[in-house]
Amino acid sequence: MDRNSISNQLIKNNIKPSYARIKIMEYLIQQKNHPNVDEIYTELVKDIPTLSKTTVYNTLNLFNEAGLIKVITIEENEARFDADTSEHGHFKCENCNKIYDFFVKLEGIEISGLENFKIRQKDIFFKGICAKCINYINNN
Amino acid sequence: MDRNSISNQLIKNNIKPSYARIKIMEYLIQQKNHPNVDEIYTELVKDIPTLSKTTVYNTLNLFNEAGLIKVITIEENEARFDADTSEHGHFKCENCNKIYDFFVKLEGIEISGLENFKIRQKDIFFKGICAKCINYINNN
DNA sequence: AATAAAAATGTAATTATTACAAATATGTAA
DNA sequence: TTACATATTTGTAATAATTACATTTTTATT
Repeated sequence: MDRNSISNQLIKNNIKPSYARIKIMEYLIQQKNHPNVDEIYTELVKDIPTLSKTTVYNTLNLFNEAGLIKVITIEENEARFDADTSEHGHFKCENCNKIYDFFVKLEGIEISGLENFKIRQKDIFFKGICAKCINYINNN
Repeated sequence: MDRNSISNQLIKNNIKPSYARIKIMEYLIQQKNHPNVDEIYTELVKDIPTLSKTTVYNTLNLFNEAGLIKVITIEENEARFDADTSEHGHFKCENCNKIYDFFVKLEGIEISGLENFKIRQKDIFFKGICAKCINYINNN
């Protein structure tokens, strides 16, 4: 997704495509690394020296309210962000702290207790040890 | 679960069953209301006037590390706690902010991308509007 | 160029959580 | 019981993520 289509996507959602907004969305789309606010800020301030953290917060909140991104609350102390709003789960490795995406098919899943509830968002968070870390631990 | 069996459960997990610890666990088991730290503290300080919030934090961390409770990170700003460690999902109503338990059968769910990963914990968080609030909104 | 509206900025405030040292309580051996 | 070591609790201060808000800057339009 290039800057032009990002710009169009923002306009479609009634968000004016300012430079900072485009860069933040571009970063989320390109990196796919589920960054926290600090990582986004630290990376982008290299390109936009006047960027402030408040702008990052404002922008992410704006994107979230528009449904353009998802807030990942898999960590207990900070929010992470994901521009991929399609259905997928997140796995946090408790050894290396990396967050992985995984495919999960929720359609047809057996659920009860939410009859007549309106479900707007589904978050699937798994935690454990990733394959890389298991491998490393086993060989050391 | 009475205080004696709570006490035994703690001992089994190498946690000395102090008065505060038993009361905190008892509260979690009885209330089942997914309280945050402040709610636990505010309720229990009535019975234990010397209770400090730090003790509540210490105790909950201890319980969590022992696997006796689950930390619910469905909210973006605070942790909630659940003594029910059996497999179930949590639904947060964005209107009344209540957190509901629901039954979910994860066994046999279609997943890929976590081959050779060790999964230790599975959290299912849904958000939306609960039936009560939908009903209320429709009639007003 | 003037103006109005929107966006970005910087600082201060808020709030959940943790760190840590001091005080208190508990259990055990003499 | 008393002395002592250990564990628990407490209170305060520090940390860190997030938000509030007023000011400044940018943008778009006339």
